[in-house]
Amino acid sequence: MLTIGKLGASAGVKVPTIRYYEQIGLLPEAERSAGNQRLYSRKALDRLAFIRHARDLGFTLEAIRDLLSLSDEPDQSCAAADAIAKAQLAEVESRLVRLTALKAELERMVVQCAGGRIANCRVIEVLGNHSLCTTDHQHPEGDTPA
Amino acid sequence: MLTIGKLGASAGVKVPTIRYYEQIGLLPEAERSAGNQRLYSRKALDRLAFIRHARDLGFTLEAIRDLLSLSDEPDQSCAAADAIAKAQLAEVESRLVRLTALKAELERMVVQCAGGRIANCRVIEVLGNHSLCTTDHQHPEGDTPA
DNA sequence: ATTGAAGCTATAGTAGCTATAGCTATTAGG
DNA sequence: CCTAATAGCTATAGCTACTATAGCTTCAAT
Repeated sequence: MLTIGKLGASAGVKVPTIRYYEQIGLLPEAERSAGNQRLYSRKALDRLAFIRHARDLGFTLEAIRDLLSLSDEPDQSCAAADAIAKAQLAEVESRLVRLTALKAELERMVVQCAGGRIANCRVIEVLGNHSLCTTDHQHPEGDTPA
Repeated sequence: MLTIGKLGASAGVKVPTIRYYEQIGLLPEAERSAGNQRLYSRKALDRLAFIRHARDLGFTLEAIRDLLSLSDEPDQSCAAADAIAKAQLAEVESRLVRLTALKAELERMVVQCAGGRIANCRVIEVLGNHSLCTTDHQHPEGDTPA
């Protein structure tokens, strides 16, 4: 059995984050020692590593919740899991497109800055006037960064 | 003079967002009509458009605060503005790198899913076992998504 | 026995908004 | 002129996914 600190170190997750996952029901309530400290099994480590890995791939906690309950039913079709992964892929792809446009625009801004006074600064000027942009950039709002 | 609704429509910013920007001091306190409603000048529209554009390019509100105060001093050197833009570009570039790795990994997962039972689902399997990954993906944490 | 690290709970804070409740002001139509 | 719809107002709470803090207890080592 692992203490919460060891568990966190093993899975690469901070201790408060583990408690947070328990609080929101992503991890089951841990067993407790005589002194009321959480104790974790190897199975708990697997589950946490799963969560960590999915987070690294940018899945939301909601998606992870679904993936976890799917993984608890090995006989079910994996179509649902596949759909979640595909949605995440689509999300990442669309973010890549927009980020690429952003990068191009920022590069243009930075390159054009001649290093003079603010009054002539291309950075400030472009920010104040979208029509100076070449691309139709727009940031992806309201979703996870990954 | 524009009402807050017209201003928002002109700049592509929602009304509560404008009030929020005022609240955090990004926009100055608006003049008020006899009936206590906010009234905005053309100058306010320019400022809001600037903010909107910078947000679209992924700048944080903190960075925008700095850019705005720089733009208020036309005689200053634009080195600081340039530095902020360069930092944002670097941020976007590093996010692009990580997102690209994520995309590759997600594609691998999705392609390998044969559409059978969860027990054999590649998606679930890969999530549970990072060593099945080829890339060293890791999501960019704690920053704006754009 | 004592000290330091690690654990506990509960609460608040982070970014950048968005939503809600409950009110008042303005405007268009009849 | 009156009314009803729309737009505005304030204040507060909620969102994601944590992170930080305060003030306490337990544990491991010396």
